[in-house]
Amino acid sequence: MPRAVAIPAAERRAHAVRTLLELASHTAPDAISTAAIAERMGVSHGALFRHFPNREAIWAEAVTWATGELERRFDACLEVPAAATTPDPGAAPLPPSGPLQQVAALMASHAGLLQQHPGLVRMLFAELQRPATSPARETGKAFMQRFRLRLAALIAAAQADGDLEPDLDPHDLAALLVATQQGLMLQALVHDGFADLTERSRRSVALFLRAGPGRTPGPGADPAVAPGE
Amino acid sequence: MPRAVAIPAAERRAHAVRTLLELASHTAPDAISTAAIAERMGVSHGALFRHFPNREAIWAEAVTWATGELERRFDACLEVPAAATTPDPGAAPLPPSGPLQQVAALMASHAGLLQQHPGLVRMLFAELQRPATSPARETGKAFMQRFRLRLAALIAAAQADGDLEPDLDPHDLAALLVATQQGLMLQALVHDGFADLTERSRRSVALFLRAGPGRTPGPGADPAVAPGE
DNA sequence: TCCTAGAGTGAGTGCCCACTCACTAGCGCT
DNA sequence: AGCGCTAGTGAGTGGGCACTCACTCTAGGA
Repeated sequence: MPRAVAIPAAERRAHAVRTLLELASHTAPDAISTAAIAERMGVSHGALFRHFPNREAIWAEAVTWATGELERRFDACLEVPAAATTPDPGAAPLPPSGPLQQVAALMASHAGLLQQHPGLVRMLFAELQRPATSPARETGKAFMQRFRLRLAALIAAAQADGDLEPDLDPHDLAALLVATQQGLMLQALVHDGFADLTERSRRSVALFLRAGPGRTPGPGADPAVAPGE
Repeated sequence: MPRAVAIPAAERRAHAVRTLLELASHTAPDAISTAAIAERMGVSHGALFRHFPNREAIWAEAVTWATGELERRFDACLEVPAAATTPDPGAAPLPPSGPLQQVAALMASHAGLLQQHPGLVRMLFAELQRPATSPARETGKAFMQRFRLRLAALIAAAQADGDLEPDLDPHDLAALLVATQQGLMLQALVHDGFADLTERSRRSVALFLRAGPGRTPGPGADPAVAPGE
């Protein structure tokens, strides 16, 4: 093998994470060997362990990158509520602004990144379902928790605005939104159908949020007047 | 090791499947070695391969058992729609009979078995997310397909009865029910919370099926008359 | 121009894995 | 009593795995 050109450590680490995600889009994460990562990077097996103390650390860094990226996109979604700059290309256009639209934007942003990186879905599933703990699993769990809290806060705000039935527990509904999103991710893995992940996600969100009295955020929204509950 | 008493092949195979499911409730399926199964069975490693051609076959048999058991319970749910013999102890009581109640019964039955066997959840997830094909994965996929079709048929029947909005695609809604169920299963794995799987499932089904005009199949069901749609 | 620190190499090392096979124990039939 | 068939044994075998280490190369600063 020709000797690989030397590259700063930080870049090599990022390269390893990218390579892992690529491999994970076609292979079960547990079946990805450190040797396979190194080979695809065009680097010797030993070189990998100059940058990571062990295999687990590579997995942890990948999950950390992913959750960071998701959080970044979420912030972009919420901080520019009505600006014309659409930060996420996969996100649905959101002409009006409001808690319910922000929920939809968060969900779309989440689905969008995972649709772009199917390997990420496989990795998150593999880590989250692990019985023993691991740095990657804890990072993923913590992200899910924050995601749920963000959604719950927006749902509560929507209820305060009268856009959603007030008798639903915001945390319950948020947990259900997250669970459905994850179920759709599994379906995408099972049927090799990542192409319509965001579309399916959008429709499930619309179905959930039509829970409001007369509010229908879906595309075929009929502006029916809410009868007194 | 004292020599294990000889047992008919069929029983040993069932024993191996049971043992695998037990181990899977505390370990990632990929990390369960054939030697570990044999040891827990109180049998030598080699004995296992007298009954199974390879490791994959044990996994396949486990999934086949599980999907068969689920199908059996589903049949029991539907064929005795109003009889007093409750076949599934985990299933919610279903006083009235109707397509929507049958959907709820199917979902409760599904959640019930998986709550009883957390190892099964881990195995199904591990198999379904596998990129390459395998007998176990195909069996699981085929079951999911049949599950969806059953739900879709019941949903269509409910629509025909006027119990559900007629403009929803039954297959879409069925897919969403299945996805949510799977999402809840993942949540249970992540939070070690299998105790309230059926309860969470029940509530999610109630939320979905409240989609009907005036019909509320949940526990706090008000017998409001459905207005003419 | 030389030196050095940081990055890359590749041949190990030990471990665990799935799977095999020649042999053995014991049950039930004749 | 003798015998054959089914099930169990345990010491292999080969291979892949994560991880190590003494070394080599080279870019960039003094």
